Amino acid sequence: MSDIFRALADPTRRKVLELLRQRPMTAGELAGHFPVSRPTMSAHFTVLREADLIDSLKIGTTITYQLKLSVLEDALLGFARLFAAGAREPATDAAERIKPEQISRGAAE
Amino acid sequence: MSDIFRALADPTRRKVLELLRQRPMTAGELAGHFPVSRPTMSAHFTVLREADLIDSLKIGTTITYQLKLSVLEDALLGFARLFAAGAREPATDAAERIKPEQISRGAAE
DNA sequence: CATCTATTTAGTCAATCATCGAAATAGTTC
DNA sequence: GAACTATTTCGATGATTGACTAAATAGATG
Repeated sequence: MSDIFRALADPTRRKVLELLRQRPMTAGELAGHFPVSRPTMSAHFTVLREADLIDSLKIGTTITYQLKLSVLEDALLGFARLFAAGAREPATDAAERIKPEQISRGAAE
Repeated sequence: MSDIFRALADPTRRKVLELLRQRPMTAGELAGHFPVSRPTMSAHFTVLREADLIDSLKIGTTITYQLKLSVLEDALLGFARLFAAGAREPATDAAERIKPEQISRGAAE
């Protein structure tokens, strides 16, 4: 779980996943979309692979990466559901809810 | 977006959010649930606050933290939707899909 | 087989992170 | 106002991260 969120914390890696959403792509093709070196991209692929978010297929000297969409969805939706289920409605439980005017350190400061 | 995923990448911080899902709690009360020092917990609260995932209310010397559920939901579901929408069904598009037996480096290795 | 291409590994560096103990801040209480 | 409580800020430390260049691996092609 930590691995997945850590993988998603980097904009380059999120963009890689977005690119792979459309179709599998080779390491070189993916790297062409970013202004960083190949070794750096390779490290990003490793992080994504260790989070089980992508699969790889080696054909000759070329490696094709593929998004594991179900892993991503299961993780995100599963975690989101953990919070949606059993949570009170935002409008109710006014007594326990902190009112915006009372916030001393938050978006206001 | 990166801030939110980075905040979620730490198990302690995820657990804090889970605790706050039930009701607002003070810094000390939250800290009591974890085997780390108060300064460390304070740092975690700062990360969560910077990700806009919690609000804080200071009453006297006590600070109460509250989950910003809508921020969390909007981020997670919004990102998940980005991948669900427009994605092809896993069962179709067999030609572009890498078959499990072909995987050279992934879950198999 | 020498060379070219695709990608990774190795080694390094600066920046960030999680953690701690000590000290500071701020409110409460006697 | 001295002492106590709640929490943060400060300063230090070891681990991890994202980046790079250089070198290694491995397959393809002349």
